[in-house]
Amino acid sequence: MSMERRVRVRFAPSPTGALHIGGVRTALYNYLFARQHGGDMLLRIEDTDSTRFVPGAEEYILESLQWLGIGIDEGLRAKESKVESQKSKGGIEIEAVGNHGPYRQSERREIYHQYVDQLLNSGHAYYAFDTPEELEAKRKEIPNFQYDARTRESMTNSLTLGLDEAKRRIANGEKYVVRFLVEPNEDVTVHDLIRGDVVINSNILDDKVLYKSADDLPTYHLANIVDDHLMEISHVIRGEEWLPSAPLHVLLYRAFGWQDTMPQFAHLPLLLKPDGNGKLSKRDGDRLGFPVFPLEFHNEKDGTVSSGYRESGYFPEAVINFLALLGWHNTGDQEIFSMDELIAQFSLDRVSKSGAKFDYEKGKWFNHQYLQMKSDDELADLFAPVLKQHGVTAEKALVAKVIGLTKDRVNFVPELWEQTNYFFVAPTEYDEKSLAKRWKEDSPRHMQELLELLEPQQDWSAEALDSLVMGWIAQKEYGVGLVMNAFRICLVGAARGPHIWAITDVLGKDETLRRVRTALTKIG
RNA sequence: GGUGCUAUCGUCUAGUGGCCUAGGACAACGGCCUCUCACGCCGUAAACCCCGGUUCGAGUCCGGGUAGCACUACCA
Repeated sequence: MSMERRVRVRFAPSPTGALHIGGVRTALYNYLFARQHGGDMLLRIEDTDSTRFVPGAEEYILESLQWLGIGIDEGLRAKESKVESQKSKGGIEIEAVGNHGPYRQSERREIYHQYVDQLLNSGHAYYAFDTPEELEAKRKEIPNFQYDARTRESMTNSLTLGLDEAKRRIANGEKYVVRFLVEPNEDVTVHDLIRGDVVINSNILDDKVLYKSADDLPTYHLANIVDDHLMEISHVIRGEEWLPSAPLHVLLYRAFGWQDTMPQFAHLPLLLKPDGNGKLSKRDGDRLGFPVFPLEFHNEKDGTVSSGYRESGYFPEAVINFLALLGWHNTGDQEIFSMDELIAQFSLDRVSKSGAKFDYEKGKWFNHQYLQMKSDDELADLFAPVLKQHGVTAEKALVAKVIGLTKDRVNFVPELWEQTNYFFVAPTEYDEKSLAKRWKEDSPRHMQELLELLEPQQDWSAEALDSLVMGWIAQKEYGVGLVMNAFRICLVGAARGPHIWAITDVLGKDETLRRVRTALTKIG
C-alpha cells in the first residue's frame, strides 16, 4: 500500500465579507484534524473572483481565527503582536509562512497559466468565446441548457472554430474562457470520508469554466485543484455545498494525472437556521437577534455592520465548544470540551451526515459554563471596561468580590453590570413590582426601627448582624420575609440579589444606613 | 425540472441486529433550597418519517415511497 502521507489540510475562504459561523466550524474541524494527526493546517485565500472582493475581509478572517485559537501553521495568518496598542485598535498584521506560496490565488496567476496550458495541450480543455449574453440567451431558449458534450458542438469554441481560428481571435484580443472537456457517460466515484462512496454520471456535469481571460484568473475549480496539489494537501474538509462538484474535481485530478496523490474528501453537514429549513444566513441572525459572525464586521463595500460573538460577550472557548458539537459528537455524554480534548477526541467518522440547526440558546448555556470556570479575578479584569463605561471606578479586589457573589446568575460578562450596579451606585429609583409585593404599610416603621437597631452596632460581620436582626424580628414577632425584603429594597432598589448580609458586608455600615434613610424619605 | 445528500424528543445528539419499557444536553414545565431574584439540585413531559422485506428478533440491514436540504454561474 501507499506510504502514510503527512496530513496537510487547508481552510480556504474567500475574502468576500465577514467569515460566516459555518465557515468557522469548517476551519475548526480542519484544525482539529490537523492537530490530532500532527499535521499542518494551512490557510489560503481564494480570491479568484475579483468582483466580489471586500476590503478588510482578509484581515477579518485571520483575526477571527486568531481570536478563536485556531492556529495556522502555513499560509496566511495574523502575526502575533506584542504591541498591545495594536490589538486594542483591532488591527492585525498579516504574515505569510511556508514554502508553498504565494497563498493568495490572485498572486498565483503565472502558476495557473502553465496548468491551463497543460489541459489545453492534452485535449482536456478548450477555448470558448461565447459571451455571457449569448449564454444567457441560450439558457432562455433551451430549458435546462448545459454546456456539455451534447451542446458544445453548437457553441462558439475552439472545437467548432478550429484551433487556428481560436488562436487568431485570442491574438486579436477577443475575450475568452477555457472550459474543461467532460467526457460523457462515465460514472465518477467520489469517496467521501463521512458519507462513503458517492457515484454520479459525468453526463450531468457541464464543461466548467476553468479560466477567464477577462481578469486573467482561474475559477475556483481549477485553482482549488492546482493549489491543493501543489500544496500537498492530504485531506479536503469542506462544506456539503461542495459535494455536487466533487466529481468534477476528481475528473480534474485525473486530467492532470494526479490521481495517485489526490486528497481524500470529507464533506461536512450544513449549519441550518434555527427555525424552518435552509442554510443559516446573516438575515436569520438579524431576524432572531444573534450574531452569525465571530467578530463585529464593518463592511466597507455595502456599509453594513454585522454583530459578532466577541462583541456580544462570548468567550472564544465557548464558541469553539458550541460549534464543535454542532455536527460532531463523541460516544458518551460529555458536553464541555477544551480545545485539547477536542483535538484528542475529534474524528471525521463521528461527524453527522445531516445538517444541524443552529441552537442559539445552547450557545448561551456554553458561555455560562465557561464564565463559571473563570476566576473572580479574571472576570474582574474583563468587567473593568464595562464599569468604566458606566463611570464607575472601584478597586479590583472589591470588583472581584462582588463578581463572586453574582456571577452564577449571568451568561455574559456585560450582564454582570445589571447584577452588580447597586454595589457601586446607590439606587435612585425603586422597582415598582418589588414595591407592590414587598413594601407594605408597616415597612417604613420597620425600617425606622431597624435603623435605630443598627446605628449603635459595632460588629458589622454577617454573623453578628444576622443574630442581631433575626433576634429583633423574632422578639417583635415580625415577618422575616416582610422585614428583610423591605431592607433589601432599600439597599438594592428591588427584590433581588445575593444574600443580604453579603450586600451589607460590601456596602459597609455607613452606606447601608445611608441607603435606608434615603429610601425612607423617597418611598416612606 | 435534473442530480446528489439526508431523515431518533421542539433543538444538538447517543445508539453500528437482542444491553432500547430508546440514554445525555439545551429549551419547557413542576418541586426542593430560600429574606428576594437567580444559580444549583431533584423530577415531569417529549422522538425512532411512512410502507414493505430480511431475521427467532430492526431505531439499527435492504427496497420503495415521502419530506427536507444542497448543487445546477465567466461565485466560491
